[in-house]
Amino acid sequence: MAWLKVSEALSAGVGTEMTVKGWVRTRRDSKADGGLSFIAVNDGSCFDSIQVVARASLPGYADQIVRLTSGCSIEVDGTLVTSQGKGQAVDLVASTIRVVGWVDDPDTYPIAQKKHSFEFLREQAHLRPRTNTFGAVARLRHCLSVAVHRFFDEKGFYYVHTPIITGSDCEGAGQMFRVSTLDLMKPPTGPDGRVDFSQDFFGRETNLTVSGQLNVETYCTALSRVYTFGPTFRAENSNTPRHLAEFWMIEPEVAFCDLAGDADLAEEFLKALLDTVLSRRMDDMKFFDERIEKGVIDRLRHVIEKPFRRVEYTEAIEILKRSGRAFEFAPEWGSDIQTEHERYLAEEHFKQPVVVMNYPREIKAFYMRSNDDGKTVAAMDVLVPRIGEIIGGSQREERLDVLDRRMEELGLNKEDYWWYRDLRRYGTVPHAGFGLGFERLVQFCSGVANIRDVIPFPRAPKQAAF
RNA sequence: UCCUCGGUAGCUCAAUGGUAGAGCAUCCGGCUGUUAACCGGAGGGCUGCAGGUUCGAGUCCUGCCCGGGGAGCCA
Repeated sequence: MAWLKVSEALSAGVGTEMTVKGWVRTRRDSKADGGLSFIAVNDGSCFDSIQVVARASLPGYADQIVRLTSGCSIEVDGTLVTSQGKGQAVDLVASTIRVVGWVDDPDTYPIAQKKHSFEFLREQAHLRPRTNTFGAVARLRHCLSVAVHRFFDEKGFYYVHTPIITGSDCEGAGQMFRVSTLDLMKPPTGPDGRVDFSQDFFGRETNLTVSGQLNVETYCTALSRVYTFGPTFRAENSNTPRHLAEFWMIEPEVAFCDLAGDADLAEEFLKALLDTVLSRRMDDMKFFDERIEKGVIDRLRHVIEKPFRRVEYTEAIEILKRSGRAFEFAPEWGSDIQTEHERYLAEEHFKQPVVVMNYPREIKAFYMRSNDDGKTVAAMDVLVPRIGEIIGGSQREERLDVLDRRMEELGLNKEDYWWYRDLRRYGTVPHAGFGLGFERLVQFCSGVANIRDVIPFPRAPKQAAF
């Protein structure tokens, strides 16, 4: 008898004999027809479970089947029939049920068939994938991951594995996690009394990466179109529903590309991902739409169909000033666009994703390309409803003299960036790229409010269990 | 890190400073081609931790720990 996934079983023809293997979601008993039990079995292959009908005449019915509880693992041999009940099209009428793994004390099984809070399930991260919500999130993550690679592959991008451990502090994007094998209790020190990292594993200070961008730029200036997709670490003490200490980031980098081309790519990319989700994971999307965020499917369709709005930063500030809204932080040219501003632009003013371009240079990173006005840099943020900033990108400064001046202004040590500067010395080329926070994308697609619930094992301040 | 709200049964939550409760879950029984099932019963508590005020603290005060929401930082 063929072993079928539940997703295959549900669409097999009536009369098909099969074996299904999975975990019991619910069991309901009836005394009708001489006694029978209905067992919802889920194997994660799709959102739906299959309803197994177990008659009292089955071997082991009284001492095994009626003792099945949520979480037990079983194998079922049976025949697919048209369901006599209302909730499903087909049933699997069992000829044999083998109990593979019992739940040894059902009273202690945390995933009861009831509503659980996200906060509680976060403390049961090893068992929460057995719930509807986290099963759906897991399949959505997979679907999006595959879509990322497929999109780039079809457009001639190469996937570059940039390092997780970085050999310098020259990334500058906030607090980093140190990587060291030194004895914390008595680290070696130099003559100046400071820790002597030359005796550390790598012979220098090392940290976990905060961005693959600088590294991927090297391959960009050889392979033209590249991207990274890997774990990223920020040691900031951020306590929000949008931040993690460990998250996954997608960073494409394109040679011979300016900011407008960068924004074009970001828009096409986002739309292609959403389109893939709607065409391949409608079962999970329907669940999100019903139970997590009403209207999320329409929201995604809306994003796919309409062109993104593009506004200059300067124009965005004017819009915010003219809005008449009493913002907590008054919008002002030269200041960053606050979260409340982002949400006003994306949710109320434009009611769609908006790309804000050309920010004041003072509030942006050193590697962003200076514009001719002397005041702004070629940076862009893609703002979406609910999430705010989902993509941040820029055209990179490819002119060595301009880059050097900028680094001097910011007090950065040129020696630390010697290989980055080399890219500008040897065949420099205009190029641009962006970073997309993968978990924010999953949030945007699912409507899940807290970023800690769209990654299997969230790492955040005071949170690294599992 | 700042502001704010919270922490009571396995879960979700009640409880004027005066005997700690309900629903769900679990277990037992009943009923039913069931499906958020329904009806009846049972078990289940160091009220986050440590102090303090009081005849008496889940409730008031102080400190700490943890969580939610908002902000900053950002993706």
